Amino acid sequence: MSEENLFAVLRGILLDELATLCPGLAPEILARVEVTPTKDPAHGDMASNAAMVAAKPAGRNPRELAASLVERLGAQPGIAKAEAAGPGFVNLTLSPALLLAQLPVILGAGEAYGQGKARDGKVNVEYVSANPTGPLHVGHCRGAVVGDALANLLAKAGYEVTKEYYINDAGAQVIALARSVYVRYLEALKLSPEAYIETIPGGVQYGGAYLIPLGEELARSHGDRYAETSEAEWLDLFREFAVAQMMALIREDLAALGVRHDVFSSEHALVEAGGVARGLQSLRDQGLIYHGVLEPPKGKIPDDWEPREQELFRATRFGDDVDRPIAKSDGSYTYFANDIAYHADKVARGFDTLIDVWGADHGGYVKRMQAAVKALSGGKLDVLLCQIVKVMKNGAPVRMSKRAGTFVELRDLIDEVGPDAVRFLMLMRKSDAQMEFDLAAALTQTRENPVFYVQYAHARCRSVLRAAPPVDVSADLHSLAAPEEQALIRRLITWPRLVEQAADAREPHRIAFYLYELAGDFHALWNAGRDNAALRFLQEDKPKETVARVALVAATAIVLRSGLAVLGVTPVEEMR
RNA sequence: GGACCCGUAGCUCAGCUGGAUAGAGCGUUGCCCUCCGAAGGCAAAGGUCGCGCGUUCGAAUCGCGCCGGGUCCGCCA
Repeated sequence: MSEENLFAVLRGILLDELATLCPGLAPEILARVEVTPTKDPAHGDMASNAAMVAAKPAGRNPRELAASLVERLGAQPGIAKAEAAGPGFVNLTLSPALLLAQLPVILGAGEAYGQGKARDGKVNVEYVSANPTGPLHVGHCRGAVVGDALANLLAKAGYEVTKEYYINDAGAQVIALARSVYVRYLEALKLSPEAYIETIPGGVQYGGAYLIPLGEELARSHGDRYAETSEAEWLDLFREFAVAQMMALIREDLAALGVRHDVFSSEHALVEAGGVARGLQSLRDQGLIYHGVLEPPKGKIPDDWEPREQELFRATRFGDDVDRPIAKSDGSYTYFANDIAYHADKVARGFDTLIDVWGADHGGYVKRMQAAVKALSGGKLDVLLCQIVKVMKNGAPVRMSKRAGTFVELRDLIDEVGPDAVRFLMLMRKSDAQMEFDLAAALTQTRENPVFYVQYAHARCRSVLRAAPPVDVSADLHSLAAPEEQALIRRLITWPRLVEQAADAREPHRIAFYLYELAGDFHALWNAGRDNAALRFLQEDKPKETVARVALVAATAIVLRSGLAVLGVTPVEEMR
């Protein structure tokens, strides 16, 4: 694959010149040299900080070094103009030919444009991982979308990515689920569940109607065989059945959102296979597990606090604030112990980069898990915390009350605004910032709705292309000189760089913002054609200009599709 | 009491890992369109980047201390 990232190309050229001017610069210094798009067209197409970064170590004045670089760069074939500016920036204006030559590159690559070269390392992105105790609710939505888009983004950037869902099917909650299903089973048999409910510690935990069909199904297949028996007789059966049914339900919800995981890992299976002891062994071998008593939390002390000896993981050695318990007082493992084992399992499966997408309520859990992964493999765990989403309607918060029946389930949200809007709008915010999701705004068909705006841009491209002569990759493009056309081309060529940067930063929201800006550039060109008929794409009497513009429109459609694919949003052919 | 996240225009939010005059949408104001490429278009006003020190050629961005909002804090997962 030829280098699609023009910024990387120019950076290479610049580094060569810099090496000639200042031999022997340390790699750390060179690594800090950037070539970035300019904000102000007066600064040319690209700008570099090279002179400012290298000046000090090279013992030179930044402005003077910039001037030397400019002198050499100005002679390069693809560079029309090089200028030193400000405190020592090197501003580059590319030759029109080099800029235009990127359009055939885009057309040739198609949607693969921006695809990074294969990178070393297998990445595992774990997201959603909701307890299998009921349908997904809106609280799960953001993590689902962010995780899915991040995984797509990393794949686009060249990583080998696995999308994974961790099924928490081993703890007290799925036992509570089984008991709740048993109540529905008794009801299905027309038996009174009251006496049984009395015996459930904490009562019926999951009272939702979605468990009724499960009770009916069990009554159908097993009759009253378990009606009078002890819990030990039916608990495993009911639990397994319920978990399987709930996972089917969850998968349907995910499918409605366009989310598809490659791997579903069961905590229960891991525990059954003795994975926990195995996972902890490496920590034991390193002497990182010991029996000890934790200090009480400073300040507010829980009412029932008393010093207690526990089996602890030495998390403090890896940056955590306190050591963390891996066993409860009854000797059974904590959730943390299971999670250590699960992450050890991911490491054992050959993943060298682990990424977890969690809700903000798990923020306090990040350090200990990162500490565990560091201890297990020396590798790094990245955690994306997704902050709360407030659902709004016309400026007022939508009450999420189960009793009122409003917007509890993810399905409600998807049914109201559609999967494309849900996905795109969830990605219009940094994941670690709280956000408001406005249902009314999600449905408007104006610029204020980014989904609409971007899809509309694509639809407009397609509508032009349907009426246009076939795209010609070798078209003469010199007529593409209007400011709006140039701005669009400049935006298009930043796509490969953006993919790389967004992936490195683990920030899929940057893709959404880029698409919004790209759509803005395209709409601006479209609008310019309204005032000035000479700028319209299809010119009956000017075949040469028409062919050039068709190439530009086709390239725009390609990049829009390429970006929408990362977000998992449909590139519609026309607006309806 | 402590940990983590956030604080940028009236509102909702970006700001490319420290760069040049801090941006977008909505809202506001003004003009244009109503013979169609208008589910509009152009333009303007609007900011002590929560506050204060510090690091440096240079800080919205990094460090420390406050203030405000959120999440969480040993046998829940």
